[in-house]
Amino acid sequence: MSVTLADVAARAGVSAATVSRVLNGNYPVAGATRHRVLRAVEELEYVVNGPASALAAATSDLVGVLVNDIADPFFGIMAGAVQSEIGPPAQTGGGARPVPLKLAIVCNTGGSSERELTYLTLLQRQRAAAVVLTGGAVEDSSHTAALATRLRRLEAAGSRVVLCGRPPLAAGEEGPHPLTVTFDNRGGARRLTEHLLSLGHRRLGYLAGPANRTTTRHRLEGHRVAMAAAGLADDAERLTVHGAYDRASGYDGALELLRREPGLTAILAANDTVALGVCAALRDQGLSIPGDVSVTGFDDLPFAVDAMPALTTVRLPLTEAGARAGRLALGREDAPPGGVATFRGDLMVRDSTAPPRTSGGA
Amino acid sequence: MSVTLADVAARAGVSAATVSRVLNGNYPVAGATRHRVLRAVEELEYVVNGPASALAAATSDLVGVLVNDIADPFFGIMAGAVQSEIGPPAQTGGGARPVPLKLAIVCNTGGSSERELTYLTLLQRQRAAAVVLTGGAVEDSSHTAALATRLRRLEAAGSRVVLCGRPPLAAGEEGPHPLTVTFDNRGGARRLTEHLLSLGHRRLGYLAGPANRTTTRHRLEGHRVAMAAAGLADDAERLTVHGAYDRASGYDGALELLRREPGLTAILAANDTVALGVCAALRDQGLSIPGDVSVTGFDDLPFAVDAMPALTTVRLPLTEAGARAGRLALGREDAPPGGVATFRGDLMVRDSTAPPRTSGGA
DNA sequence: CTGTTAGCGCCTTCAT
DNA sequence: ATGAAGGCGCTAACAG
Repeated sequence: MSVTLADVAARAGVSAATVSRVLNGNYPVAGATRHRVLRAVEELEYVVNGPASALAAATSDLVGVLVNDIADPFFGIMAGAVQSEIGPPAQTGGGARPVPLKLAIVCNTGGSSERELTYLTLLQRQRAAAVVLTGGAVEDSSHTAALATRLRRLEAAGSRVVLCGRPPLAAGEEGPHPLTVTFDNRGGARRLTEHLLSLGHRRLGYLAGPANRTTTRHRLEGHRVAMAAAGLADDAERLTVHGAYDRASGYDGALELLRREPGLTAILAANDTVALGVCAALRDQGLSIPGDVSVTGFDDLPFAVDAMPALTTVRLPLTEAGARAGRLALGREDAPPGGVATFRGDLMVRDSTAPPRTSGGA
Repeated sequence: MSVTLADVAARAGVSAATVSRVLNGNYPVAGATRHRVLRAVEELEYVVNGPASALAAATSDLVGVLVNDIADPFFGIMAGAVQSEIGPPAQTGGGARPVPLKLAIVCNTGGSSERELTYLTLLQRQRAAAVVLTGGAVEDSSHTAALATRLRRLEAAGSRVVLCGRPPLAAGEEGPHPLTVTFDNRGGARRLTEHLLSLGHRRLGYLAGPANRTTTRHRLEGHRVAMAAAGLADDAERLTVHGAYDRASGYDGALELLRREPGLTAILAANDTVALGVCAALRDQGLSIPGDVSVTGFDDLPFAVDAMPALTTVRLPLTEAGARAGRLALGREDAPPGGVATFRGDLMVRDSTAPPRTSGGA
């Protein structure tokens, strides 16, 4: 049906083996021969059959990237960064291709642990060269175990596994744990809370993400550490509301927080998107930001600086992390010490936070 | 090295063919036999070798999705929608899998026509079941021709090609043109301009995208049609600045427009992201929105409603379009009449537009 | 309903 | 430097 290696070989008057060698460039071939082969390839418009070569060589040029939701810039940015490291170079690619280009298979798990496992199996079936898991992990012992098993199998099957933006796997019994690129969510949340505290706030509400996620837990822990240090442990407990990582949760959560504590002067949102919802709710309540209530986000997605008002948040180096993960996935960079690279998040103080209004008025 | 079909067959005491039939479920197999096979699969932790079956069956479960930049929500949303149609169902997937799950290979072209061609070849090499090209096309006759050739080859090789968010291919000589899902960019831009005109604006500046893109051209054309109808054709010409589809271009472009026409009362941006840049520039100039200058975006990305102030823009049904493209790619939906489905964009009037300030003051 | 027999298209020793 | 030959793991006719 379509053109094969054999056709090219015939046209060039050489053996299939020679054509293969020319195409893969991993073996000496006479200049003249190579030229004839290349010409035949052109003339026949030959395109290698990926599956066939993957089967024969037992290698693949596919890299899986698991994300919660590719429509969310948080994941889009990381996925894009991974991709930029494994795909064709950004600069006008010259002739030589030092590293064979890999293609990224992006899998939307939608935060479902079930689908995460399904995709992992699907990727193993493709014999993916590597798999990058981004985003926070679901904390559920049975899922954690199932996940660890799948990852072990993937590695056993020859795929490199890299975690990006999620904590390292709990130390299992055996084998090398997957390389990990992670964020210091705890520290970021702590610094954010300390910033608010130092501004004079004492009534702070926290809008956490879904309860069983590592990211959620770490950020919440960071917040509580700072609150406890200020002697506000009880309030931290009372003024925490869980929701999803979306705008609607921010809106609803802010109202709930206000209900619990009308005297609130600051709200820390689980992330920037949630913070946007908080701002909307506050505005709808006729409250000004940061006049009446200060608001903070997390992640520093591109839109954070253009929000109303510009969001005080923690900047996570998503691009660097994704790129790093991509390089680790291809084995193009040495593993960090301990197999874990941690990126810290920088506090970005902008217009959505200010000292609480003094009760006196001015 | 790893477990194969033969191993499973041996363990279950049947032939490899039977195992294959059980796994693919496309052929009658006795209940008892099927059960033994499935058990063997479990015990051996067998996972099909994708490349091998792709080779033997001459089919693949990979679908390519070309995007300019997956970190941009505009593309992220479409890619996610495509993916949701070809991958595992969002609902808790039951046991039976009516349609075999496909995996999405996301390719970032970065707007480079060269990389677009490279990826198309790479996808042909994977024998992708389908390829979805999103985003505006580069308008360059040599590239258009090269692209048409690549697409023809892909289709000849059995891949279904679907264009999503870009105009249908110019009618070539032969063969069926790729199915297309497109947006009415012209109409959207026209309505946006008419909205501003009806508000009383007469000095409008237009910040266009990169010059050689179909999306850019169509939006610009829609704008000019409306301007011409209002007898402002010359101004439309004079007050158009081209830039990239990013925030920085919006910032710089707004300043340039102000330089050309200090009396400007409205700026139409190529898209929402550009509009954010425009707003930032205006604020930095001490101008209020919409008091001094009205601003409009395009696309209605999620952040548009939370911008400062909420952006008047045109809503593009990105999710519907992507989903439709995904279904067309799998042949799960009949082709629209003429092979082209056009989605119109709805005008979303929000707070960033208002009548121009009357010269008198109030 | 199940086993047998050929390949699918390519890579890779082993010779030459 | 090049050719010949076997096999990668699976599917798809054919028989039975």
